[in-house]
Amino acid sequence: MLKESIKVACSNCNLRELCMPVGLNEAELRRIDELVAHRRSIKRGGTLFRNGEVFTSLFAVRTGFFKTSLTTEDGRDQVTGFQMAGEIIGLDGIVNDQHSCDAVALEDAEVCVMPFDRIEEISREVTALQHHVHKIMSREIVREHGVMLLLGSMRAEELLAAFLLNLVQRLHARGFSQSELILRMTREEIGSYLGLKLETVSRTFSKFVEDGTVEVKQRHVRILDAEALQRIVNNNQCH
Amino acid sequence: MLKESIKVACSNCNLRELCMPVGLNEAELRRIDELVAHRRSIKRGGTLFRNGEVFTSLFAVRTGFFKTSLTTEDGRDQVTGFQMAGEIIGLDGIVNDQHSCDAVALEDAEVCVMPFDRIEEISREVTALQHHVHKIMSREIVREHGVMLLLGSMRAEELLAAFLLNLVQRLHARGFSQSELILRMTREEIGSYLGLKLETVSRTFSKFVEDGTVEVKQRHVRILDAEALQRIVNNNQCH
DNA sequence: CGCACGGTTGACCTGTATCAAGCCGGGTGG
DNA sequence: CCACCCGGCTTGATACAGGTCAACCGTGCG
Repeated sequence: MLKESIKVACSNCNLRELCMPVGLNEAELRRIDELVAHRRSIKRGGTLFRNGEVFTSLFAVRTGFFKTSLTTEDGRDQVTGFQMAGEIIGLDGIVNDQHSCDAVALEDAEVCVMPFDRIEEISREVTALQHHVHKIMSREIVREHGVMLLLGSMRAEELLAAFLLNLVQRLHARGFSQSELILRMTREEIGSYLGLKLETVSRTFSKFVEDGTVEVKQRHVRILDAEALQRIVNNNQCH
Repeated sequence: MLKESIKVACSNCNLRELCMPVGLNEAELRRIDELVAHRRSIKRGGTLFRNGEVFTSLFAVRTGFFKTSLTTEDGRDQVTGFQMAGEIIGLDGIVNDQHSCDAVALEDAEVCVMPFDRIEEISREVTALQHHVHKIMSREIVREHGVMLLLGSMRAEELLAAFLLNLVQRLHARGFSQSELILRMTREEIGSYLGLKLETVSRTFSKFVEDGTVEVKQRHVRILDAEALQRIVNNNQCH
């Protein structure tokens, strides 16, 4: 089977500094290499896991782009996050041993599968890993605080500006352009994430284009004036 | 000093089942007792920590009631959560070794101070504690997912109904009434948490009173028809 | 080629913010 | 003990952002 034949080794993975702790010695690196059970490919539109499925592993995105979303019985839907290379998915599953959201690939993707009991086992021995796991979870908590701040206090323009800046900043950290990006998600998914309707997202994009702040052609976005976006986020002129 | 004289022992704390793992043996319990360095009292209105302060410890609420909130440079303010007895505060500080929000006591309170390096140390030895820490962090992540769902997709009535039901459910788990509660926070703080203005919170309370769903006298709230509240949350009649 | 899905744009409506006035209850000082 | 004050709360009038509904467009895939 293909899966088995792939040599999985965090120690020489080019995403190492994104998902792994730094400053490990040789022995610790070898222990870390045991973390990843195998890799898994998910086609565009495919699901990595669904709400309610039993939780066994965390996933590190190697390539591709995911969204996580929550659906209530009554059909309400909320995108809770978008994940790109080097980011960890599945932390929500730990508390009840089952996933509490859906993770869907927005483009063809590959993830490293890291059985959580193995993570716990190795992090008992490798302090740096233990601390790293705690930091990753804490980071997710802080990120969500930030989203709550957005959702609770910002208006459409501010939301979309903050969203674009965040995306481009994360892409930049991965070696992509600071000013150009391709949206992997629909307007509706952006809207769901930001608490807006897709029409409002579309209109707000159009407004930005009018103002000369960005160029938008379909899902291709070029940021012409990042500072203007930053000003929109900070300004809350409406008090 | 009074602090020193208090015998701090998780093993016979009446909140144990709320903040500690269950099923520990004698030796593990003794290790766990080393977790809490001391207790700390905070007067109503006092701060447990502030954004930017160095992070060293997690705090378990023993008595009293806290809010955590985030303030941006431009004066925007968002309450990110309310914490009551048995709940853990400070998880946001792990990632950058400094707190990233403010924690303020809404009534006179007492917390157990748990140095985080000690938590990490002991959880390397006591598997149950390690797992418990992971669960607590995961629970916080899931809770915030839920808040994002609220903020992103609900309207005032739904938000307030969900808020009241959540509060009363948590209070009930602590042995308080299922139908009566005293709000420890102002309308403005509720509004900030829910992404509403205080006037809207007030109006929505009034509407619930008109409908005979709740009784409100100042901060004293009696829930007359919990099912009606539940229906409001589920119904999203507005599509 | 044509269909379907995602996106844009317009007209209109509604929920919530905003601004403003006044009320209530608890604490303080005369 | 009462008068006053102040913070928190309620209520009303009005404005406006964003939701809703609907028509249409463009592009990429079968």
